[in-house]
Amino acid sequence: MKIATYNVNGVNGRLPVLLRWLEESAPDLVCLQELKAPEEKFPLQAIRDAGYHAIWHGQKSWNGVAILSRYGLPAEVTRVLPGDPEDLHSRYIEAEVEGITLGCLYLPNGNPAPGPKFDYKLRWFERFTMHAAELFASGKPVVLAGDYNVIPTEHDVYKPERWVDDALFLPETRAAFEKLLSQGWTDALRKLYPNETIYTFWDYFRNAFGRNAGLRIDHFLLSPAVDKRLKEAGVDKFVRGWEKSSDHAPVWIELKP
DNA sequence: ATGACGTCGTACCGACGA
Repeated sequence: MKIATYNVNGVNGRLPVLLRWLEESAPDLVCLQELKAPEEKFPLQAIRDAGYHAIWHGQKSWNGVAILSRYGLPAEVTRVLPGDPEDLHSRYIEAEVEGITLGCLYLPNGNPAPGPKFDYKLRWFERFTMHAAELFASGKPVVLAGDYNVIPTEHDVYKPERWVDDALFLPETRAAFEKLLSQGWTDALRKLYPNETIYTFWDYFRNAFGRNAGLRIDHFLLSPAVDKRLKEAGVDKFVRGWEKSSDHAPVWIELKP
């Protein structure tokens, strides 16, 4: 089973790229982030024609998350992150598929920091960590995939010194990620490639992709039951080189049956 | 310190992203 996550940066503007990638990479399950489309503008027909069922939580202009599945309609568990009824951002959706609980997240960027946006990021992170603890305690197979907007270590950024004041790399952000991992989750890409340079995002500016000036901010966290099945993982970096690409590249894992 | 670039909305610039 191949599971992928892809921050598409606009699901409608990105539709040709998304469909081409689905065809070429052929994931079984997909988490999408940054749909940037209201609920009713999700391109369901095109996704269905590509062979996927879908659930999604849209929002006008910003955010928006979706889960695609080749197996049938994902059984939705929740489309909000618990813990704050006032939070109206579409940043989390969770479903049960093929015996796996799949959480698709788009963690807040948090810039500029310090400031209210950074405060929101840390609050959201705390809520997510609480929810993750419950999922972990269930003992079920769980995959938490998406755009975490966290550069976990200095090995996950092309030039760490340029990012020390950035919300993606500040000590509080990294500590929050560490705290989450300490529940027992496996960072799938890092586990398989402990010493590789792995990036999942390259800025549109300054020829960042050409210079490989990237960040690793899209992550797969696996509960032990899924970790045991981890066979392979990677980044579809070639997609970032396509015309009209997102600034993120798709990331995927492959699980043994 | 800023802006480079790209997306979306009601839009011919501003907000936001990372």
